[in-house]
Amino acid sequence: MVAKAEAARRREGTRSRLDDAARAGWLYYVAGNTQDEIASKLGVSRQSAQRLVSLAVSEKLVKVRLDHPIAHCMDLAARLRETFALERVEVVPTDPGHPDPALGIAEATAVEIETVLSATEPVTMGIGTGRTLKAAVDLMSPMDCPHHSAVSLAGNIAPDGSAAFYNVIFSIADKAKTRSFPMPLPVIAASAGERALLHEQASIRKTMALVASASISFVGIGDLGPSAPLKEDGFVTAEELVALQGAGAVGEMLGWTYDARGRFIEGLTNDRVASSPLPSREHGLVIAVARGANKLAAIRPAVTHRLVNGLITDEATAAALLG
Amino acid sequence: MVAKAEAARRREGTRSRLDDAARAGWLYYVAGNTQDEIASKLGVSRQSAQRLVSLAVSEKLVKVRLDHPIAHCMDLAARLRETFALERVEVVPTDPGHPDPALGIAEATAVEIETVLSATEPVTMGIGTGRTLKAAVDLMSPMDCPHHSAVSLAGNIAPDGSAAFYNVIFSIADKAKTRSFPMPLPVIAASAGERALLHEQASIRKTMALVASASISFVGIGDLGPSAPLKEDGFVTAEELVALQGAGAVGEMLGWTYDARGRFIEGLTNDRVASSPLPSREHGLVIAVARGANKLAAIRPAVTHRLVNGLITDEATAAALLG
DNA sequence: TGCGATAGTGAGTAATTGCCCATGCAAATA
DNA sequence: TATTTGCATGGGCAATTACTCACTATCGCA
Repeated sequence: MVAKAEAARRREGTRSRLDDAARAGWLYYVAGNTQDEIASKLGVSRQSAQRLVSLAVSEKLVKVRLDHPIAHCMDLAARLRETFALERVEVVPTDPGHPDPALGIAEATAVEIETVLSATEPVTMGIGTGRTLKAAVDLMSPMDCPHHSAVSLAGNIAPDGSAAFYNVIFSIADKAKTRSFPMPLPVIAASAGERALLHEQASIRKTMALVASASISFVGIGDLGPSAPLKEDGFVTAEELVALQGAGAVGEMLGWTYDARGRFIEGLTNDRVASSPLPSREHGLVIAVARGANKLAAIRPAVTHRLVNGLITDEATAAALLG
Repeated sequence: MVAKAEAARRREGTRSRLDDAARAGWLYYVAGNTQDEIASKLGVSRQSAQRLVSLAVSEKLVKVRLDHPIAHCMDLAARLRETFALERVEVVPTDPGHPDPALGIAEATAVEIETVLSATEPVTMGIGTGRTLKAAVDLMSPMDCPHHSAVSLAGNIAPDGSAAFYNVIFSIADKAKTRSFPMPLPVIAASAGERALLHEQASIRKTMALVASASISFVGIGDLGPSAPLKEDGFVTAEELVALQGAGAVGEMLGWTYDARGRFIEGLTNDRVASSPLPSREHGLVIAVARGANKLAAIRPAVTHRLVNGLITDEATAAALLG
């Protein structure tokens, strides 16, 4: 029903509406018209013009990009690179008190991914999961990259059996038309035995091998505080979370939990995590994408103990990591 | 001196100012703050915040990108308008390999005509002939415009004496209920003398006068290649076509043939063309409607030599005209 | 030291934009 | 066929933004 309405809309309604939105957005942002002018040029009321412009924005048709190395951010990035011997660091400005936890770093990550995919030589790129990466991919411009491969680093099956929403591999395949290699596994298996069984499947083994060859990977970092994404998304229970915290876990990447010294927690959920291991930091770039005070404890061990060798974060987080 | 000022600026002044501009631009466009919020976050007055944002724009620190096929069309249109000093340009997306030579531009022309006719003030609109215009009028929504006048720019008598099929004046009168002024003449008279005789008729003189007062006109463009519409429709013979080509003719509007420099071919068929001259580009809009590789040679002189001051075409043709 | 030019500032004001609401239209539903 | 639901529209108004003007500080230069 919804689909039918959707289809009908696509056939005529929304199609031309999005067209108009793009027109309006172009006239507004590129040509610098006022909404009044747009209204008369498009033959609609001023209010409609305003709606079209804001539609173009909300549909992500218009993308603003800021090309200026802000000195302070550059400085922080250089010091992070130096201090933690990271290969690649990107620091974006902070907007204090803004609600969106991915603000800025999503845009920066989108640029980063686009840069990777704009290579002519085939690239294998590992992709984790999570809200931040999802937001980043949503911000990418459509591309046509059938020569590149994107491989999922984590399972994409939610606890209820559906494809997990924040799994990003499908989004990126759709946006950039890369070859895509999902990981048809739960993030955390029911038991260690089940995980072993799953990992024996030929297709999974192939995907895992591909991960090992990835030259660049992007991973989110999850905190293990009271609203840990791992719990929010139902991958671990409240009890398991408490147990993890008790064992010293402070953060998680791809489901793998680690403590303040960057050591993976032995036993508990890590025995059942079905994700690929973190890709090699020797042979490729592994870039963590995270910001925010609540993730600080999780980010710190990741960079201090070389769980990753790249970082995209914001000013405030960068300063906290250094201070 | 410039270098010195530059150096001084880099040392303190503008350097940090551009930094601030970038920050302000970021907060404004990426984080979506109001300038008030930016002002307080940066600790400057609201006016200064506004200046920083506008500086970021004028310094091209912020770049907008529009991910929609329409954006490219708008871009091409703006460049055509600029390059050829045209008043009105519409560029529609190209569907590569689609057979219909009027695809897209017919729809766009229909919209254009409807817009003209939706005026409450009486308008006199000139209309040429041709498949493209015919297709455009067929796509119009029925209207009721007895206060507007449509006047044919070209004869509507086919060589066999019937009303020429691609004459559009009747279609538009029927569709929009405008007053209509056909041109009961052959497109090309049998001789220069016959043409002179025909043009002496009172009714024809009136119609011609009306043409001269048209504030907007739509004309098709015909190529003079092997399947020139002028030949296909039997207005010129194969021999005449060869002669025209020999004289350098590359295109035709309303039957008037012209060469690559936009000069009307002297002698030959132009001595007998019974159509009205092209309406004045000084006093009104004359919009050519054409697309396609085979018409490129005919379109180019029309726009470069101001035979028309408006153009409706498609992406591929627009790009070819510019490139 | 003083002069002129340049750039930045704040205030006030005009222009533009964003948002809410009542209305109307059309598709879906009973 | 009548009703409901969802969505686009246009008007009006408040918020936001852009612009102008007069003033000040700074800098280069004589």
